Amino acid sequence: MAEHVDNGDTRQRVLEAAGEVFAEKGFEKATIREIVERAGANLNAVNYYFRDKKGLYFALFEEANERACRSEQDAFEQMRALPPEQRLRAHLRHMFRHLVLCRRMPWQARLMAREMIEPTWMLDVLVKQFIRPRFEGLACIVRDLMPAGTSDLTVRLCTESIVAQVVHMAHARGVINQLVPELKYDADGVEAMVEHVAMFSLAAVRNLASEERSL
Amino acid sequence: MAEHVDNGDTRQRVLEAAGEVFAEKGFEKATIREIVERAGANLNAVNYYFRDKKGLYFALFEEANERACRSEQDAFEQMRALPPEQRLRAHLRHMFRHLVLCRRMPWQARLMAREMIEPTWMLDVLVKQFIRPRFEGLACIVRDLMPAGTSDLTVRLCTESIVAQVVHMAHARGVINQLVPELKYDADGVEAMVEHVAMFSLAAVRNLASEERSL
DNA sequence: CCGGCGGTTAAACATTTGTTTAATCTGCTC
DNA sequence: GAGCAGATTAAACAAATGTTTAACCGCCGG
Repeated sequence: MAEHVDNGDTRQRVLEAAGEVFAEKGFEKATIREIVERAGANLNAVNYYFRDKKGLYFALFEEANERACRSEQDAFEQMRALPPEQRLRAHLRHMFRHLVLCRRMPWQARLMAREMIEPTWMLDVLVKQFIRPRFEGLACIVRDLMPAGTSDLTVRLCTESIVAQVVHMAHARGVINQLVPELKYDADGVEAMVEHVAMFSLAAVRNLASEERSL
Repeated sequence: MAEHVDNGDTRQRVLEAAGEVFAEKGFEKATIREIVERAGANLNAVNYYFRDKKGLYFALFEEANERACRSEQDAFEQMRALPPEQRLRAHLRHMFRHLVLCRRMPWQARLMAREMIEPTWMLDVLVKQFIRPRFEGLACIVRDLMPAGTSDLTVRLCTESIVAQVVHMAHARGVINQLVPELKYDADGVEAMVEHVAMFSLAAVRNLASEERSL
């Protein structure tokens, strides 16, 4: 009687609202009621379209994963021919832009951060589907940057060190703003982050062998 | 009538049980009922001694913060005389042990991680009281490791890169377990983390200048 | 002895929240 | 227009959980 919007896109609206709310509140604290309210839908919409709260969460990840994969497809194509140093920079730039700027889906990054702090049952599928492919891609670049005989474990550890810098700088914004106030979280700031992490990490992986020797 | 323990240490028992439960479940998912059950206390104990659940949480934080500060006092005293390389290692070891092992309070890391995503009024005091002092201490070591003329901004960025590795490895355990399964989260694993981060970061800060030149 | 007082217990309360059920509406087909 | 299927709404339900209230117990000073 009241409104009965019926634009036929209720499912999609719920999905988008869920993205925002889950990112802001986390899985536990996010409530179905707030999601459907933001979506302008009825309380039952979630259970109707996604069976239950978990189903909604899962559907959200699937959709985000699809979209991210498409957006990366061509970005990675262009990198393939570059020398590893440039490829590392391009990779870093892509990650930082996606995590720091990206007004399109600001909730994706936060969702991941959340899963790391408070892992839900989703973490396994998240790693398998989303994180590992990107990790392996970066690991290939790192391997190309290091001496021929470098062990696989060392390569993966170094890759993790690089990922760590990106993830931390992107999501510890509140702290870094106070500790390194010169670092702004805008387009120029992202470029500065890329430069720093690239230089720091290149210096590290290139000279790690000699560091080991001098032990 | 049933038991009426009345050992007079109910408050302390609740505090310790709360540490365990908060660490295992996180703030939201931890329930007062489970805490008091483990403590062998009554449901009302939390509200009686700490006003409410938040009060208990913050009391726990204050107590842990005090304890951590005391435990660092002498640890840092011993480092002062060491050469910067050894001091970095000692610092890293201290951080990793505190974040990864240390059954007492792994929940501190969680509180911080949460504050970074969802800053509340706690973040400012947390940075001022807890994070910044440690950051500055590490920055001093980094400065000693780098060439004389290195800019302050560069030193702080490098410090942040080191912090990033520690924080990330400590709190993305669920992901790293799958990406670098060789890295165990026990005493030996911590030693391996210290070694890797030390080598990676030493190679980085020592050779950053030459990396800049070769740009 | 006893009256209060801090600590403890037990029960009730209020609220939130995910889920289910049934009613209502819309658009389409026959 | 009748009817049906899917979509949407509204209301009820059940469980969990933080909080509050009141009763209970042991002790100690008067």
